[in-house]
Amino acid sequence: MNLKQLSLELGLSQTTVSRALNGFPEVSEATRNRVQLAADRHQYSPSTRAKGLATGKALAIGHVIPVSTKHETMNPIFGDFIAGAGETYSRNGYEMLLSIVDDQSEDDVYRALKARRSVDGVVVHGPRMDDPRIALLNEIGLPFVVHGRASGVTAPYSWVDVNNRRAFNRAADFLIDLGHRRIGLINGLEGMDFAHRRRNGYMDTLTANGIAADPALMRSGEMTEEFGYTSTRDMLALRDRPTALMTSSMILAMGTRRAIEEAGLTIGRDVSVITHDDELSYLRNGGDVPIFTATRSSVRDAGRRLAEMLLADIGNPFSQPQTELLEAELMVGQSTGPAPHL
Amino acid sequence: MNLKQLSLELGLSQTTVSRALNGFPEVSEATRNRVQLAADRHQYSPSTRAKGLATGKALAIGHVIPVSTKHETMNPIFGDFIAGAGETYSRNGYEMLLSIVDDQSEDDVYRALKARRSVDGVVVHGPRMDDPRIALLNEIGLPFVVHGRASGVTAPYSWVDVNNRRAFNRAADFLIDLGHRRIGLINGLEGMDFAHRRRNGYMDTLTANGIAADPALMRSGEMTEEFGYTSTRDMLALRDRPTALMTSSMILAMGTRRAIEEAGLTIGRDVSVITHDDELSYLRNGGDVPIFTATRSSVRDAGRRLAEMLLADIGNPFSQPQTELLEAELMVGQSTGPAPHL
DNA sequence: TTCATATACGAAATCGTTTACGTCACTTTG
DNA sequence: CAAAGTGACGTAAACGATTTCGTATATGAA
Repeated sequence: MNLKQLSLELGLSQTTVSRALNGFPEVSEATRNRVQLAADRHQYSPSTRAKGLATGKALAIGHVIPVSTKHETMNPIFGDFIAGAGETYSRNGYEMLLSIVDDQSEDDVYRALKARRSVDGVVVHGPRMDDPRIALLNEIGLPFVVHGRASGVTAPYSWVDVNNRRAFNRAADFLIDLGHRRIGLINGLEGMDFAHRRRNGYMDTLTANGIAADPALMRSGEMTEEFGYTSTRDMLALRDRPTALMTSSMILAMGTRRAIEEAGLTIGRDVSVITHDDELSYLRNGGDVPIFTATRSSVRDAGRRLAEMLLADIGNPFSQPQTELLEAELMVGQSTGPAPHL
Repeated sequence: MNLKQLSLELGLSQTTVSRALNGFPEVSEATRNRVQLAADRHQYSPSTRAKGLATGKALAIGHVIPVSTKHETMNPIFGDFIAGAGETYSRNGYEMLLSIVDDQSEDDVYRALKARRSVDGVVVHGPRMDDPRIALLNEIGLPFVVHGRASGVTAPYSWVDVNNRRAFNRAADFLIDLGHRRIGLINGLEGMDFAHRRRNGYMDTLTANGIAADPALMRSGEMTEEFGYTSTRDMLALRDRPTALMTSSMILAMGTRRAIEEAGLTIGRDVSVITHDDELSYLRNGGDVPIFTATRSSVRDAGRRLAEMLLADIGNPFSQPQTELLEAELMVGQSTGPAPHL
């Protein structure tokens, strides 16, 4: 069923039917009802393609997901993030377009999305320091919001981010208050902006408390369970081993736990662990009392907010870049305790 | 840059330019080159919306992801699956449309996708037993392939699935060969088709070996780390506790490990564990020697194959339903050993 | 020379919407 | 009572591609 057939059946012009369905004022309430009923009966909904052509809007948002060619690693937070964003989109009649792309040819994908006019805007995932994508998107004039920030980029742009620095400040402070002085950090890949900020938060707090940061206690890599495991194992093998560890994700933390237990140590007593927790739906951090003490911030919620920001931005093309900084909550769980006397 | 502008600049008709770019024979090689060059220079690519309107194809595939309203749980395999499918799509010039939808209003989403003609086909995720979506999609005439199968549905349909039954047969056999008689199963949600098949595989092998299945050793629920933990903890508290456990995912297995270690037992010695492993990129099951003994099958690969099947199906509308059954490999790791003498 | 046949290109219709202008019959107003 | 305004609807031109017919020129055969 298309507009022409529907209007023919109703004995009205396509114009009137279109206006009736889109809520224009120059149509009487009587005919509007008649049209609405007929549309429902035939399950009519306008072709997105035709509508897009006519209006010049795509009614779609693109998500470009970079997959590292080397490691073929897909960011595990991605699913929950788009679950949040997707809610907002469908509530506003937008569709979500996904492009999986190896990090080599990202530029081309953004250009293609623009040239083919298939989206009204994009969200940038996994920003790195000095990320070139921001300049690119500004250049080609495609509205966007970044999930995270890109240190080093001076041009203004819209973003939604967690206050990673403060989160790791607090976590480190919490450990130091418990008497820990040897605190390790197991972080995401060097170059990822969030990892950079978290390290800064960690290091600032250490130095502010007169603790020298030890390179042997700082690791960064792909955030897999195994990386958490090997990093922890290696650190625990040091003669001056850490009494506490901070990790950048629950998955890393699980690897950390494995290594700790394998070493015959007890988590929360011999070694304390604080992790960042994105509240992934399949990795809930326990019930009443969290398993891990954690800096918690829902990535799904971030997706929701980011989508709202982007849609607002598209609606008002003269809008200025918006930003939103989400605070992480420090949840005290069973994985932390006073520093042991070694 | 659009077709009109490009043809104006070249002093050719839109027809000729379009034909040149789409490889039609009735255009001389000389002008084809000229057109191609100009198109590259201006980074022209046809508007997907206009192209779609003109050709009647959407050049897009829809993925409808159900998110349970109760638990807000997003299936963690999803990210890797679409990474695989996405590769195939972009290689063939297709786009991927994502709809996140609560399991209440799934029907409406499929109908809307059809009515708005925004996709040429869809993939069905997370099939349940007697899944009504298959009948629905057949009824509204939207090409589709199911990731998994739906026991109880008699109508033919296309699918790609892992041989879940055989995988769990083998796993159970392996444990029985090691002398285990008390074998627990921690499975996905009752009603999910894969869970049903895995349970069948498990139970058949038990009975074939003269072991009575014990309801106290069979759990099913959302496949979170916590569910793995609580299930294991409860089973280990039984006076006649299991000496081996089979779990349906790596995440469950991590919860299982936590419970085992918390109980002061050693995995692979006191309690053996076999898990199914979807080869998620952020949950690699160790290096040379897997951490967990596992039935392994790459969900990313499944995505790739399913996408190819769907595109082939769309290309040839008279094709018969295709099916592909992937075999899981049994990888022996460190989490299994001979049954202890209790 | 004439007629058929390629070869290379163009004019215009088409896909399904939206939307800038009309238009026509009734009020309302001075 | 004529002019102006308003309410409700229609005509037709976009939007940017593809595709169905043509058409003009060159080539070859009869």
